[in-house]
Formats: sequence, C-alpha cells, structure tokens
Amino acid sequence: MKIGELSRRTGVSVRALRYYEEQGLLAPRRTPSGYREFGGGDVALVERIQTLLSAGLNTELIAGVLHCFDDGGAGPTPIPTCAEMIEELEAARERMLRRIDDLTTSTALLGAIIETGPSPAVSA
Amino acid sequence: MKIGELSRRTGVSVRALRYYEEQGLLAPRRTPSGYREFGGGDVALVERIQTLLSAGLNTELIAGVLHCFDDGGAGPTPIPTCAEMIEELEAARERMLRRIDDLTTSTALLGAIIETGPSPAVSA
DNA sequence: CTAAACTCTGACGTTGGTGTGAGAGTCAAG
DNA sequence: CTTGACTCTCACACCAACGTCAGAGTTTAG
Repeated sequence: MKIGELSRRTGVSVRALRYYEEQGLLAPRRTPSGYREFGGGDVALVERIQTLLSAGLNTELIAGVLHCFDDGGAGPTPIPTCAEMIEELEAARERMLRRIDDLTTSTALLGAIIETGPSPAVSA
Repeated sequence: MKIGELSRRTGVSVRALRYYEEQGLLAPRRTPSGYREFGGGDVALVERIQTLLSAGLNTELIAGVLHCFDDGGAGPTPIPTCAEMIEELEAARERMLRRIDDLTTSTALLGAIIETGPSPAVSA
C-alpha cells in the first residue's frame, strides 16, 4: 500500500510516517517512480512504534530495540537475546520515574506557593 | 550592580539574566554606555523567578503573575487582588498533575513491555 | 597607555516529533 | 488530454530556556 493508505489505517500522519522512515523505523520498498510501498505488516509495526512512543521512548531508542520485537513477520520465532534491549528499556523507565519525581516535587512547591500566597518562598 | 555581579550573587548565568529581561521578567536601568544596572532587590527577584521556574512555570506565566508577588520593594503592602494569579497557578498545577498521570501510565506500559518481553502489546 | 576583564547586541544551535508549505512528478478517471 | 488526487523531496517553523560564538565597545587595574 502507499503512504496515504497506511496513514488512514493507522491514524498516523503522512509526515510522521516519512519521519519514521528517516529515523530507520520503517523501510518501505519503492516503486519505479519513487513511491513508498508498504506491506501489510507495517500497519502493526506503526502501531507498535506508536505504543513505544507513547511510552516515552524516543525514535533512536526504538530504532535500537525494534528488531527485538520482530517476529520475522510470520512465525513465533523465539526472541533473540536482546538483553541489551531490556537494559535500555529499564534505563528509559528509570529516567521517566525520575522525571515523575521532579514533577511531583514541582507540583508540591507550586501548591505551597498557592496556599501561602505571595510569600517570599525563595529557599532555592 | 552590573550583570556579572548579579550572576555571581544568584548563580544564574549572564545569558539567562539577559533572557529574563527579554521576557519582561527583569527591567534593569541602563548606564550611559548601555550597561545594565540592577538594583539590590533584583537578587531576590531573580531567586523568586528561579523558584517559579523550578516549580514548572514558564516565563510567560511568570511574567503575568510576578507583579502579584511584588511588595512594592519595601512595605508589607497588602497583596493586590490577583485572584487571577491564583487561578493561573492552579491551572498550571493541574496541567502538571495531568502530565504526571500521563507519565505514570507510560511507565506502567513500559514496565509491562519489559516484564512480558517482546509480546505484541500493541493495543493502542 | 595598554591589556585584561567585562559588557553589549545579534544570531544560530540545541532537543524531538511533527506541521506546513513550495515546487514538481505520477497516476487513474473521464 | 486534462483535471484532480496523490506522492515525492527539500526545508523552514515550532516550543523553551538557555549555550555559545562573533565582533565590537567599555571599564579598570597596573
């Protein structure tokens, strides 16, 4: 299928799909005239990318670990080692947890500012 | 004092201080030669700005509510109405809380991916 | 007077996932 | 053949708070 159809099927914008290819997340074939030609499996692949992006991973990390999810396109191929993938995912999760901590601290500080009003709460 | 001294006193970079002025958070006088001349109160003001920034507010919002913290420079002037300020701060806090929720959901999703391994966890 | 230290105003770079055209080629239908 | 829908490749815009040069003027210590 061409990029417009993939976009409609996945709800992902054409621009985003081209960006995914640029980042090495997608590798469509090309027609003689240069049009991208996607396969049926790419629908699930794009959805998987969306899932990982919504989980807070960036495209670089996704590009690094995406092949670990690749079942070869058909069979239940026993997953490659990819212990490295787990490590990177856990590192990403820990960054997110730290980010949550920071935000929690910030909201608490903001809450204090709101409650106490315009006090010179400049301890930092 | 000049910008370098204010920077040393507050620990905020010269570039950041110029940026604050550009955003309307600071309004130093100028010497005939064009040098910024800050007053003693600006140290506390910069610290207050830092506090609000670390609380997750952006400069635009800070610019809008900063005058509500202004005590006139001396007396315990009863704070102006500025109910609007409280509203904006609470709105900002709620945005941050939503962001925390999103991140929490994402980390949970990422955790599930890590635990279950490369399963086709593409529900979204 | 000179050199070091400081300050000034631009103005581009950063980070990441797109939005939004510009200008041009391709393809299917009438 | 022509129109319209679709696609292509650049390439700038965006958001935020700065970092970091460049080139030039100012001030200060010796």
